[in-house]
Amino acid sequence: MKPKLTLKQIAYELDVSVSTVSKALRDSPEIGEDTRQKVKAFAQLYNYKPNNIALSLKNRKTRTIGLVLPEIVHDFFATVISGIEEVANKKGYNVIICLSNNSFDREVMNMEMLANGSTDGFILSVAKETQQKGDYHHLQEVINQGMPVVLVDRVVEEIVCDKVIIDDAEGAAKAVQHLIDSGCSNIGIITTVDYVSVGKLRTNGYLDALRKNNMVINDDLILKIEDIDQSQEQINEFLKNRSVDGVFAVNEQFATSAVKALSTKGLKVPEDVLVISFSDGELSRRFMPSLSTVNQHGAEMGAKAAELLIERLERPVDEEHYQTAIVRTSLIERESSLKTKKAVV
Amino acid sequence: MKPKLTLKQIAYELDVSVSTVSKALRDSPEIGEDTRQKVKAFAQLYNYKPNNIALSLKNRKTRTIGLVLPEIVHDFFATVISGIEEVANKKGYNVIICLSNNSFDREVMNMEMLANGSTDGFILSVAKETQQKGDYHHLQEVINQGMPVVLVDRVVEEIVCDKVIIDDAEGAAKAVQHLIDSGCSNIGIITTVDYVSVGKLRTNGYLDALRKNNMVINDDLILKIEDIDQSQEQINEFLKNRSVDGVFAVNEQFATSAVKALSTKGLKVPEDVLVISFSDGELSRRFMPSLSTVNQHGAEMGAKAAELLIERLERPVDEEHYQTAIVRTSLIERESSLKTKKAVV
DNA sequence: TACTGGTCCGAAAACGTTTTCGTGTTGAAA
DNA sequence: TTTCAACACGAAAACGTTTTCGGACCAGTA
Repeated sequence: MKPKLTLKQIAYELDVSVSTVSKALRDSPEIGEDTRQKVKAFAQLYNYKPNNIALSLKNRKTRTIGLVLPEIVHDFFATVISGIEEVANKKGYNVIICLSNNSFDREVMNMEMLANGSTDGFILSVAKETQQKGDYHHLQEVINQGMPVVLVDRVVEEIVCDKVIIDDAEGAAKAVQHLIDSGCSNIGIITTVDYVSVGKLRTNGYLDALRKNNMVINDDLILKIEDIDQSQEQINEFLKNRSVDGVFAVNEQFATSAVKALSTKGLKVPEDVLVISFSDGELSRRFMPSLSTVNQHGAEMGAKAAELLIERLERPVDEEHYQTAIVRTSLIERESSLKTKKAVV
Repeated sequence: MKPKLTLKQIAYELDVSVSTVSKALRDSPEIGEDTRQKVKAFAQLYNYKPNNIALSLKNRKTRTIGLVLPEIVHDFFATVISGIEEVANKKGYNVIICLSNNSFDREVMNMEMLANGSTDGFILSVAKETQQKGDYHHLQEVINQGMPVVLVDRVVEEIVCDKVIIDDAEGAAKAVQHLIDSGCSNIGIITTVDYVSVGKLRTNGYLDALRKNNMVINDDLILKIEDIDQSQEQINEFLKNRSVDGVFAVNEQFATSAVKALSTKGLKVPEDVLVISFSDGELSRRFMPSLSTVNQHGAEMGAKAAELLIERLERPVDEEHYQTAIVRTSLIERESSLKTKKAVV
């Protein structure tokens, strides 16, 4: 219950001035050898640690990163956090996390809260609702105040700042190409509505792959889902009436729902239909059949974002030159897209 | 790129003193009506927001909660965070998250980092390595400094403070009872080594249920896993040589591995063997068969923890009376434990 | 006129640091 | 003996707030 030790307290105990204590602890040559020893010994003994808040006020730097995410119960964002934490901690930064729950208002609130001195900069993945609204004034505002922002995954073109994305379209194309190479000729896609930037890009990748292979594009094989809570029903309905031999789903949830829907229809994966997913998580790895998927390397993305932000924070004079880092995806082949004897025949 | 507006700046512009500005903004009766209007108008116009750091220094309160977790890529902890965030934000608190990655050293480092003024208190779930070591000096230290701590889920008895736990043993017993009620007579358990507090409790619950039903306890049906990375092999081996009609797994990972092991052995769930899991997450919900499980209500636990902490932070004079909140688990019955016709016969 | 009381505002301290600058003491050189 | 570095330390300002206290001014009263 004892209050924390301060410089003033040390100074009082040792009968020297506060400045002397400060300088002694920081090994200033202004301080004589014996007083330095005395002060350091005392500080060590009572485990003195400078107060972060006071330092922040003095230096106008908090060494804290504000992280605003749409959700967290989602392996992808969880791995992103891990990546950020990893490099932030290594460089002596703390991370304040706020969740927007995909709500525009909460995103704005969180940023305002953190922008008043609590953090030096932001890493953010914009909420779904924000992308829908297309209102990004809160981002521009903190940028105008001189706080660097790094956008991750769900980025927005209108804002100029550092960004970390994956090659969504390319990754999707790779996945679809894999299906094609495995003999699929009738490939459906289960994706999100277009205003979700990554959903749209993945849809584009799907289309690209089909075109590149001179396959017909059938709009009837494209399912765009708005609300994940009703996805299972929609997917059931979608697959019931269509005969596909391959399904590309833009996330794990849709992929598992697809497998389930096919199963109720009496179709097995991968024997009858191949399925490939996007975003590698526990679910893909442990599902039966295990899901082939496009790995987003969330930890790498987080790490890269933290590096970009910290670099910008610590660069002496900022040369307004922003970069967009692209983290390459990789295809992970598992059971759900395994070419079976039947498919080969 | 303009620096943030400060009281001093406003005072200068309006040709009044800093104290006048401060008081005007806080509706002090000391300030005349017209100056108050003037100041408020100016502040509103230029969107003045007080600097959090300065307030923290002045008030010796940061309105931030330090959260230290073993991991985050794990639905349970993710939901805990959601719950904490929810109530913290509602009460005007920020949350700084640090990950220990189940390492003792990182846990200590993180706490030391945050204890130097960055947070008003802690919510923490102790790292596996810490539980193994049994070294809790870092917890006692921050408590001695007057910072309240709330332990969540993985608690430690030696430390007196507020705690939030679930009825691990009871929940496990409920799960096993459910298996028994469904006709299982030969129930295996896949659990963790004993130093993981919750693992031990769940094992106890398993034993309790068996005893209560006058069933023999067969040590050969108890598998204790140390390292999750080798769990699949161990579970395969375990189930290969034993004939069980029910399996209780203390987490989702073990449960899915069990289903897989049984499957390779030619046994189907739930037709041949019933399986029940612990800790409800995306995996349990989406697995095929969907997994019956004991719901830990992570969000509730997080919310309760945040409430306990904030209450203690804001109570004027603290009456050293700590409580342990128990969040009741609930059994969720899904396909993996569905009594089938076969089992009924 | 002299006092009282109220209204409205500013000076200053405080939170815990760091850093600039000034100053007193010493010892040696002149 | 005087002068002057060099040395060792302290005072004070600053970061952005809030709050206590004191004081100026004015109107009203005796």
